[in-house]
Formats: sequence, C-alpha cells, structure tokens
Amino acid sequence: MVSKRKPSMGRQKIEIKRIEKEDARQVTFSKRRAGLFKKASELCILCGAETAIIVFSPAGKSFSFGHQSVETVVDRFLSGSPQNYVRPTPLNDSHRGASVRDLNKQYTEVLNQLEAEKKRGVELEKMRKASRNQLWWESPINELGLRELEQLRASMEELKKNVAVTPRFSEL
Amino acid sequence: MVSKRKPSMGRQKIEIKRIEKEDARQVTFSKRRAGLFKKASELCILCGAETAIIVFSPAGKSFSFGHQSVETVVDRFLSGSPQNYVRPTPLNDSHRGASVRDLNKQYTEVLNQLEAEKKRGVELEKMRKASRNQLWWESPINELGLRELEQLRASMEELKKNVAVTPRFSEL
DNA sequence: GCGACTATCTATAAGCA
DNA sequence: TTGCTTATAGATAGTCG
Repeated sequence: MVSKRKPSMGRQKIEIKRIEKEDARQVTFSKRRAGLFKKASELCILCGAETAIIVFSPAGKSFSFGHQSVETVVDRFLSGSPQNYVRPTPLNDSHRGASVRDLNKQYTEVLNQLEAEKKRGVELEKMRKASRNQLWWESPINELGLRELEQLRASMEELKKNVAVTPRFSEL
Repeated sequence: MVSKRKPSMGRQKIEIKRIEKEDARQVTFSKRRAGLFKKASELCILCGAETAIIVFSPAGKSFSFGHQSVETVVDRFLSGSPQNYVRPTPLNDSHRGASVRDLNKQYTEVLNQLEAEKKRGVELEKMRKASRNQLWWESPINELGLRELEQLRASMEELKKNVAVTPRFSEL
C-alpha cells in the first residue's frame, strides 16, 4: 500500500557548540545524559571498571551515576524512607554503620557541595594547598566488601534485564 | 584500480558482559573510556552542563574527566590548560589494585578542596579534628558492611517483586 | 600499547504522539 | 518530560602494522 510516508529527517549532523534553543537543549541534555550513563554502565560491566559520574544540569540540578553505588539505591528503596544521609556539617556527626556504599553517596554529596562553594568564587590556590595533606586516615576498607558489592551489582544487572522497564541510574 | 580490499569483519555486536580476554578487555577499556569522556565533553558543551567523571580501571589506575568542575578548575587555573582535561592517574598512587582505597583518595582530595573552600577560619580545624576522632567511614566495614550486604542480598527477592510494579526502582 | 581502517552496530536529532 | 519512529551521524569490534 502506498500510504503517506513519514518524512523523518533522521538524525542530523550538529555542531558541537552550545544549543541556544532552551527547549532543544533541555531535551538533548536528558537524552545524552541517559546515553552517557548507559555508556558508563557498559564500560563498568565490560571491563570491570568502577565509575562515578556527577553531572550538573545548567539548571542546577545534579545527577549522579556510580556502578557500585547501586546498593545505595537498593538500600533506599527497601527502606522506603527519604533518609537524610546529607549532613549540614560534614565529618562531624556520628555516622556509625557507614560502609562502602555510603562512601559513594558521601562522595557525591561532597562533590556537590564543592561545586556550590566554587560557584561562589574562591581562592583556588588554597584548595591545592589544602589537598596536600591527606591520607590521614587510611581506612581499613578491604577488597572483600567490594567484591561482595560487585556481586550484588551483577545481580542488579540481571534484575534489570528481567524487568521490562528501563531503570534510571542514580538520580539525585 | 581493482586491488584486493581489506576484508574487515566490521563492528560486531557484543553482549554487555564482562570481557574475559584480558587483552581485549584492556583495549576496550581504553577505547570506551575515551568515548565516554568525549560524550561527556559534548554534553557539557551542548547543554552547558558541568560534569566530573572518575574511572578506575580494573588494574587500579584511575582516570578523570572534568568540565568546568572539580580539579579541572584548579588545573586550569594553575596551568592555563584547555577546559577539557583528561589525565591518567591524577594522584601519585604508589599503591595498586586498591580500587576502594583509590576512591577514598579521590574523595579525600575533593573533600580537602571543599574544606579549603568553606573553611575561611577555624571551621576547618574543627571539622578535621572531629573527623579524626569519629571517622564515620572507617566503621567496621569488614564485618558490619558484609552483614548488611547479606541483608541486602536477602532482600533481593523482595525487591524483584516490588520492582515489577515500580517503574523507577533505582531513583534516589 | 597506540593508531589506522572498515563494516557494522548504536546513539540520536527531528518530529510527533 | 517521556516515549516512539526514522534516517543518519557517530562509536567501535576485529584486524593489521
């Protein structure tokens, strides 16, 4: 039958420069962010790498991805409560029971805060200077825990396949 | 002229699962990591987003990408390098195969930057001192973490049931 | 291990539901 | 925003040098 064909322009080539149209930019952001996370996921699975990604949309919202922090998500899901892992005063309150999966969360949060602080305009040299002294902890985190997490992550992947929907990664 | 053309197999479809061949995995890691960073770069440019990516190869080496954020800002400030910055092994890691520890190291650096940022006074000292005594992340992960993981694992079954009716099971 | 080269596979820009 | 669809741009697996 000769029905009216859909005249799709198909994918057009675009120049890699800021998309001016507010609308299109937002759409592209969402799509490409998803694509980026997917790529990261594949990289992790294929090569056994560990990846953490933090993305700040121009609007200020932040999105993060971490292949080994899926556990955090699961944890959150199971508890079903919007527990507040974020402390107003970092490094100060008791946070017993913290584990590797919290580390990622913490990391994200700190990065987030850093970003916020930075936007305020700062003295970068001090940053560099401050980053000089570290390793004052040498946490006793062992590979065993990581290994377990890896297995769990694998389970999650399998789970995703079994579910028809396309899951998000870690959205903040 | 009709010369013998190269019989390339072209790109083959591959399943997203760990690549067992050590060699191939390494090659894929390099290629895809580059691709991932490129994608991130485009996302930043096209949408004016800010992105930070940290990747740990299974070998323990770390790679990072940053656009308008984190250490990139520092480096750009200090060396006047281009905005997109990719470098292998950011920190002097003389320790190998310790992914989690690497993450911690990265975390520490960022944390330090943050501290330097919001410091401005004695707050830093206070925070650091407190953390030294508390070390929330240094909790008995060896045991507690694993125990929690066991719990998580046990909850997997339930998760499967719930996820069947929840389209967004991984949202934070 | 790093590039180069293809043949393919995959991600997506547009447009519309 | 979230999802389809189509046509095409872009990424890359398998091979060589």
